[in-house]
Amino acid sequence: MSRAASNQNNATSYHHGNLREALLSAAVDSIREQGAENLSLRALARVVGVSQTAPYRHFADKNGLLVELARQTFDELSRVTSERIDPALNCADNLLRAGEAYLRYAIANPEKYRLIFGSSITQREQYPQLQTAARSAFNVLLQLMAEGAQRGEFLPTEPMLLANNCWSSIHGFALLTIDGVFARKEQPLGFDDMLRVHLQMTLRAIQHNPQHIPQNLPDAMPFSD
Amino acid sequence: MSRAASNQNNATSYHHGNLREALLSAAVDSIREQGAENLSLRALARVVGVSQTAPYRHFADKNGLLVELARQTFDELSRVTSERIDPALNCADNLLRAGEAYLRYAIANPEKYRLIFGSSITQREQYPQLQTAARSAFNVLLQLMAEGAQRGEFLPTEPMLLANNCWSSIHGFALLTIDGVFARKEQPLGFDDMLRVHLQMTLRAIQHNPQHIPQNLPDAMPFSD
DNA sequence: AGCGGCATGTTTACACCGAAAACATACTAT
DNA sequence: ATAGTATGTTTTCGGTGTAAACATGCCGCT
Repeated sequence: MSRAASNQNNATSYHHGNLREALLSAAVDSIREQGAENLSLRALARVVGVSQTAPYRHFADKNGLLVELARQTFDELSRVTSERIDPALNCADNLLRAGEAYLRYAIANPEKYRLIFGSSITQREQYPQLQTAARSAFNVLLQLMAEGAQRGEFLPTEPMLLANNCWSSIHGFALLTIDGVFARKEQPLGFDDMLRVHLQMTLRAIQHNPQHIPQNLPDAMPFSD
Repeated sequence: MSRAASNQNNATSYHHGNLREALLSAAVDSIREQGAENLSLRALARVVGVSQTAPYRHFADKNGLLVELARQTFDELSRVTSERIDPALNCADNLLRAGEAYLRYAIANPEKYRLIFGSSITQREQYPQLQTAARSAFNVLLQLMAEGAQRGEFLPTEPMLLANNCWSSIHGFALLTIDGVFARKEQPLGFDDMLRVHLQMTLRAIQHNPQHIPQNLPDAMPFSD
């Protein structure tokens, strides 16, 4: 390990040694507390104990730092979902498992999730590594759809169409949850059950023969007319 | 009509006469071009031809202006969806019709749609009129779910659970489309067909007996293994 | 060992922003 | 006519992104 890389911000040294990583770490904390919209490079520099323009030695601009965070987030999403896919199980179960992992990651890291989809990052198309990471995360789902269609578990059509539908449903649920739109006290189920019901409905949308209704499904309230 | 309200920004007059409306209109243009993140009250004031602090006579702060725009957007969403609901039709068809109207509005007004869900607006819970407008839009869907469940078209459960699922699916599709995540050239269908397929799958998720597969559904590609 | 280049950090500067405070204007009701 | 108030302006403050010029010290080459 080089001397520079191991330098833990020795206050007496001119060079920080870990500035890039320190900035990324401080940025995660910042967006977790105040959102990506309110990220300030100068504030980050202050936290890390460095001059206000030092970050520009490691990132072209503020957007560049956000892009790097987004790339990491896509990679983490790829990991948590693909980890839950077990070739020994059928595709329906794998979708439920990976979907739950995706949702739990998104809800546990709301600001990072919003970062990769919201409009905080401008000109995302100009960052090929970001595109690649996003593509990679989507491929986990696409692969599963292709296999499910081939095995007759899912509707016999283009895997892309199945994936679009599943992703939309899960992505929408993640964002509505993160945004606090599901008024918590009016929900007939606790959040864990609600999440599982949603995934089972999402599965029904693309199943070839959705013969049974979801588990955990409460009856309608008796006076709901 | 009052004299003041009809004053069309007479350049010689001290008072603008229509400043509030002029600012809202300029704001719509601005967020359509640069996104809500980059909205600048000072720039708005310049466009309208007024001093940089004049907007503060009509909005408590920048957030207040965004809240008003968001409220209008929720109202427009309520209108375009409820307009397409016809009591003479069954609930499944009404869901497809209202869903399509919702998606077309969102996609035609991407920045306004992002505004009402993204994190551009802070402390939304502190604006009761915004909450009311959002609630109102959601009720269009909730009402439809309740009727569909009662008539046996949809799964016999809490309308709230059905609504959560539908909304997630449609909301997610809207955002992924707006964000340009559906790589256009890799899609097996044109956008209109893709939209309709998605809505039919969304319907399947909550239908009691989804006996037939969606229309417009292309076969899987022959060599897709 | 010494030295030169280059990555890294600092200082300074500029233009922009949101917003508070004090002031100016002119419409409206009495 | 005039007082009160809604509306607009001027001034000012602290904050921001980022460009340019400068300082430091690590690393590889001789």
